[in-house]
This record gives sequence, C-alpha cells and structure tokens, in this order.
Amino acid sequence: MAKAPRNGPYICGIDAALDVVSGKWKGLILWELDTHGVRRFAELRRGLPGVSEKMLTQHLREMEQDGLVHREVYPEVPPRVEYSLTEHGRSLNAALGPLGRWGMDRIARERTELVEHRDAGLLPRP
Amino acid sequence: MAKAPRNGPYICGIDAALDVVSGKWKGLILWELDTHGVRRFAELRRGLPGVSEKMLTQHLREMEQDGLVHREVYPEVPPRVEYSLTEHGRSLNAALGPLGRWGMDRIARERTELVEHRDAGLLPRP
DNA sequence: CTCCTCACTCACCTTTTGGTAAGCACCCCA
DNA sequence: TGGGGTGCTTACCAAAAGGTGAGTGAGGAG
Repeated sequence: MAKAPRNGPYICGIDAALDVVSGKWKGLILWELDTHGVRRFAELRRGLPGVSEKMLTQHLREMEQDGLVHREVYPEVPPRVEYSLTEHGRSLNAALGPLGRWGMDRIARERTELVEHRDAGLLPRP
Repeated sequence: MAKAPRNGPYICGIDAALDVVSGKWKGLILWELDTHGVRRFAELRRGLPGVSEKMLTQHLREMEQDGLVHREVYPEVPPRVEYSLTEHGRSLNAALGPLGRWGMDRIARERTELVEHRDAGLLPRP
C-alpha cells in the first residue's frame, strides 16, 4: 500500500527492472524462491553459500518493499518466517528467463575461449 | 581474444548476465546504441544526461572487454571514435526485452498506486 | 588571441555497498 | 548447565562504485 519507488524516476523499463534485481544476492534469492516455492530464512541462508545474515534480511526487506516477495511471520517460539514469491516476483522471474539463457551462453562462450587458449598453449593445463 | 571473465565463477546465467549490465549507465548505453546503431563519444554523452566522462569511458571499456560494443578509432584530428553494438551486444539487448517490458509495467503500476494515494487524500496534488 | 570541441586520463574525494561480530529472547536437547 | 537453533538488529569497517575538476593537444570559430 504505502510504497514509494526507492530510486527513480526511471528513464526506461530496463532501468526500473535492473534497480530491483541489482544487489549481490537478489538474483539467487529469486532463483531459490522460484525453484522451492516457500523457504524459511535459515533455508535461504543455507541455499546461498557465503551470504551474511545482514545482507539476506536487507535484500529480503527491499524485495518485499518492491512487491516481489511475500513475508509470512508465524507468532511461534522459536520464530518462524516463510518467504515466497508474489505474482510480480514470479513474472519478474519469467522476464528474467531470456537473460538467464543469454548468461548461460556467455559462460559457455568464455569456457570455449579458455579451451582454445589452452589448446594454443597460452595457458597451462590444470 | 585474450579475455578473462571479470568476476565469476558464476552460479547461474542470471549472475553472468547481471554482471555485464550492472553499472549505473550500462542499460542506457545499450539502449542508445541499439536505437541509433552507431554513436560517437560526445553523442552518447549528450544522450545520457548526467553521466560523467569518466564513467562513460569506463563503462564503454568494460563493455568492449565483455564483447558487447565495438570501438572504432579514426586517426583524425580532431579525434573521432565510433561505438556500436557487436552481435553479442544485440543479442543481449534482445534478451533484455522482456525485462524492459516488465520494468515498464512496474513503472505503470507505481504510477497508478500514486494516483490511488492521491485520490485517497494521502498525498497532496501537484 | 581566446574560447570551444574532440576523446579522453588522472588524482582526489564522497557515497554506496557489503562484510564482521556481537547481542537478543526464547526454546529444545543433552 | 551448556550449547545450538530461530530470525533478526546494531555498530563498526573495508571495498567498490561513482562524481569532480583539472589537464592534454591540435584545430576551427569568433
């Protein structure tokens, strides 16, 4: 409800979308929530090796503000909080599909270049 | 030819793609070069209001390293340098299409929410 | 002669981002 | 009684990103 754009105004749609996914772990969080559906805080933490608790909460809060994730708190002891994607989060993930495929191509391209370098004797064999 | 991945290794394709477009102006640079085909340095500068020369050169160099843009220097006086998208740059732009549309939807969504707030008396009329 | 344009580069500074470590309040398990 | 798990928050730091303003060197306009 009461929500203002964090940054902006945006010059084009790419701007607005990148604003929402830029952040060291946001892409991975999106991926985790999309593949698992519902995840608890500690599950996400274990799924993103290397993330700090601070960054995870910070990113989750921002994504909640941006309407991408839903946060459900159960008033229990020990505390339980479940995160899932909203409709907008799922549509963002869908829109990210082609970009992900492009990224895979890029990774593959880099690997083949490395192999070519190795075969040309430019790099030592591992 | 001799090119190593700037960051990485990447966990998924989204990672690899976001690495390449994250940077305050890269999305806009891509857009500019895609719509105009070929642009000179100063043209790009004028097309991206607020960009500093340092950031523009820095971003262009990184995108060149990443194989997204082609840089053609004409040994003239005064100097002339033309930038254009490579094949990979164009394919990245294509992959960015759905994301751009999602961003446009987000912008539109935010605007309607603002209008609703205004109509509910939560915000002053401009 | 002076200023402007072109496409930068460099040194310096501020802002933003992310990491580290600690604490909290309660519970369960041994 | 001590330790671990739960989901955070806070204070403090380090690194990265980005901005500012100057200088370059030749040519063209006024």
